[in-house]
Amino acid sequence: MPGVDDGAARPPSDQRHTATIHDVAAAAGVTIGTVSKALSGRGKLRPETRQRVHAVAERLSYRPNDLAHSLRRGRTFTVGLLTSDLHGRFSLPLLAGIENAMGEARISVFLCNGGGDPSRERQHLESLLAKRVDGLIVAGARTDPRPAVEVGSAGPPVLYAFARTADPRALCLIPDNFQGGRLAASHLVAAGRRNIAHVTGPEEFEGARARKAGMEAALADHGLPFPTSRLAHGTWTEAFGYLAAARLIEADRAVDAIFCGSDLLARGAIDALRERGVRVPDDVAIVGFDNWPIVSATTRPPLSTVDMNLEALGRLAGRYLLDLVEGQSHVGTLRQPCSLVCRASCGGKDCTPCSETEDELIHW
Amino acid sequence: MPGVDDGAARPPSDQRHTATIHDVAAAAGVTIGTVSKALSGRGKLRPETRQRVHAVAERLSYRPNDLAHSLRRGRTFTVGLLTSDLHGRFSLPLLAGIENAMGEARISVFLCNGGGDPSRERQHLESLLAKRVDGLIVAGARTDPRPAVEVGSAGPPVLYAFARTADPRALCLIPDNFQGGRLAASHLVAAGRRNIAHVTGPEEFEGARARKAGMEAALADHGLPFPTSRLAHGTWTEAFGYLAAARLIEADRAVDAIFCGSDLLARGAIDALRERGVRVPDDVAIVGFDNWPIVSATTRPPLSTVDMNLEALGRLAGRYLLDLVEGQSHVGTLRQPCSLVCRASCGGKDCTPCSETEDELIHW
DNA sequence: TTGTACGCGTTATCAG
DNA sequence: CTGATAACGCGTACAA
Repeated sequence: MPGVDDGAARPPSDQRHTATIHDVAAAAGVTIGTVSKALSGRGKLRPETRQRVHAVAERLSYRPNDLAHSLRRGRTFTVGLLTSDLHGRFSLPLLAGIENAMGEARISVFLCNGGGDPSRERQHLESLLAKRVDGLIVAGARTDPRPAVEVGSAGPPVLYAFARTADPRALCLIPDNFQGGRLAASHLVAAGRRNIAHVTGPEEFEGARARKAGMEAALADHGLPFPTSRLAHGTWTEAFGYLAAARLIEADRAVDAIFCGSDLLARGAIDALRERGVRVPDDVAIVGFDNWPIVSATTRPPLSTVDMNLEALGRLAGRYLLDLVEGQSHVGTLRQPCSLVCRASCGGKDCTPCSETEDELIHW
Repeated sequence: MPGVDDGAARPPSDQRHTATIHDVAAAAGVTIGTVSKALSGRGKLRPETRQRVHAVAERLSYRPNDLAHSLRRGRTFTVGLLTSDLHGRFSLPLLAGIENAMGEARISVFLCNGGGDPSRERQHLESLLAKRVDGLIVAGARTDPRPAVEVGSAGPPVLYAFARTADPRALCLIPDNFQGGRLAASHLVAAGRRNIAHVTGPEEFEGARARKAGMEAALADHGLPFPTSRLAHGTWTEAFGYLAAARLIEADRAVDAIFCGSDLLARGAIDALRERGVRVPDDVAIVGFDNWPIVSATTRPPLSTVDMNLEALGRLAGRYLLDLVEGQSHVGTLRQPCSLVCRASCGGKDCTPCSETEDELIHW
């Protein structure tokens, strides 16, 4: 009969030995089966025993080994997030949303940054698959189709968030750029603007095209013109925003609003206007896109801008991935609505300017 | 005698069954031991057998299960990176450097973002420990001591990167803010400036104090004065940079340079100067701190700024962590040197302005 | 109510 | 050269 054994069988002298269920059992004078039941609370056993086991586990700072647990369960309660953007501008809000959705299911999320390098991405993918993640979210930074991630027929379910792939059997969640563009333009129209220009990124970006199309639709709704002379495609840079706005305003003094395809572009545009004595929003209203607080909230005047609700997108991605993991099947491309954050640059009178303290900015 | 068996014992009909070493063995007509040796290349066996096993493994797209492997090896070849900054401004460069150092050792890095919330951080920590990571890097965004991360006596080694803790037995790697401040100031002096002001963050930040002290040391070296009237502590915001520079320049027209404690502050300062007709760098030179490309490269004129070399810091952290994992012991706080990135705002004649294309900016 | 034994997928050791 | 077998730590039927 084993009886009470204070664990001398295991080497307690080994400082770097993590306590196992055996150690707890030995120290509590029971067997591992009892410990398992006591800690998981599943089986029926005497309260006294349960309490004793708990106390011992606490004392030894016992922590169940997830590897063994996962091996047995056939699930790891872990999902991978494979990203490409170096700066985390999009991944981090997405991550926050995903974790939010996953947290309740006690699933942890591991972020791996491929940095846009296919070979690094492949390497991370291999590693995640070898670790048997229960699911995979591929996050990008643009809505143009990207190569599909190959996980094989036995691989975990994959979901694309703020990314898209051509495979029709894939599930992709992206912001609704068309609706975002429409939202921005109709807001400007509602604020009384009639001659609206558009400064945006390269035409190769599906996002840029969709935002422009949304704007055109809004203008068409109101019977407003949109001559090509008021459209400027360029790089996604502040420098281009500056240049384009300067040219626009000098060529066409009737312009009373500019919808910019990104906050950075908007910032450049505002600078150009201010240097030319054009008041924002009095003379020309500006609406940006992204709501990147570090840019939009610190511009003077603070930028009114379209928010893609990335955290909500992430939360949704998390919930869908849970479904996929459970065996449900979802396919297709889902577009999530954008919203408008009104600060000061759009000149809307009914806009309640945000008086957020923007805490994050204070401490970096 | 087992002989050739095409794996009928295992359910090949199960679409979602990942191939195990048993499947490979059965399909190749050998036993698991042989497969293990063939794939790991460790044991001695007939080339023909080895090749056949490899072919079968390939065909079944067999991928060794890291969970089982880790359980057996007692190591997971995985380290955790526990961060606090929501925006990834500091974590992501660090992560890149860490991965760089770890990649060669075929160790993967998992990033968990605590978002500054202690309870979330604790939760992530528990999860990482349960997954038996081989090591842990705690990354912060400031050099003031933070609470130590408790992993228990049997826990993995912990290293603090761009973060510090009071525990004298901890290993902390931080940028050398003093040297950075000294570097900025002496560069301005070398460029001929004599009346240098300083606009920086809250005095509670050890980083702000150290940068200021470094600047003072540089000025003292050259016998230059630094009256308190030329020092402005405030929030780490562009708005404060604007305000402080405006006040400074109006109160003291002799000022011919401002060293700013962050790029955001510098950007605000430049705006204030330009609006008052003060030319940068001709009348007043500016040097920032951080080299956050999205800010420093897009400011007009492009910002000369101190770079904390976060990626190098991350690489070093990775190498040190590998040492710790191997059982070596390192303690203390190591300060890594900063470098100066000369663009245009410092007005140094010998500075080779960077003509980096700043590719990242083009595509967001 | 408590203890025993098996299997999850590996690797390593030891026989054959 | 190759095959069988014991761990690694856990959960859980099943036996006592």
